Amino acid sequence: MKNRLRELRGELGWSQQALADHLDVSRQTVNALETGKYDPSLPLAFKIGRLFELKIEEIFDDEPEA
Amino acid sequence: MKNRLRELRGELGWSQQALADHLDVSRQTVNALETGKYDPSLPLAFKIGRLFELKIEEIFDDEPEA
DNA sequence: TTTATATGACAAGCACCCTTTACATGGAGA
DNA sequence: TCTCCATGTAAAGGGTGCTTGTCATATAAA
Repeated sequence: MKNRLRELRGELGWSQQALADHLDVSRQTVNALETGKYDPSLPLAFKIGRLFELKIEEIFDDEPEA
Repeated sequence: MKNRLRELRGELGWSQQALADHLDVSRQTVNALETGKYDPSLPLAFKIGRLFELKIEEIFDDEPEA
């Protein structure tokens, strides 16, 4: 599933470590999400949505493009 | 995490099996979600949202109640 | 050059998501 | 009663989410 994590993190000028701290996950988890290794759990997706003040659907794209 | 699956399924008058078929998961998975055994994966949460035409946040409640 | 920060990646381990198979119960209807 | 459907639950197994620890590389600064 595609996501806008890297883009959103960039807007804040945060490092992966800083984002990880705010989400209470490891830096490796943030890195894995950004590089598309796997999708977050639903609770983590909620945390991400709250942090960026966006709906989950505005951050993650479940539909394979076109 | 709380969810409105049983309520939404009830509105359609569907059995757990019927909902499971529409979501491409097993009946046991639907039952586990409704009885709060575990949360769905993010892709399954997206499927559920699309099926009911609701945002994920309108179906699942991440916040422990007040 | 040396040091520090940022990122990418890998492995091992644990817990969770979802499966299939199976069994038990309750209600509706023949 | 007998049968069927709906629901709840359990166990075993595979795949995934997340952890800690570690290593490698690149960039920037002193």
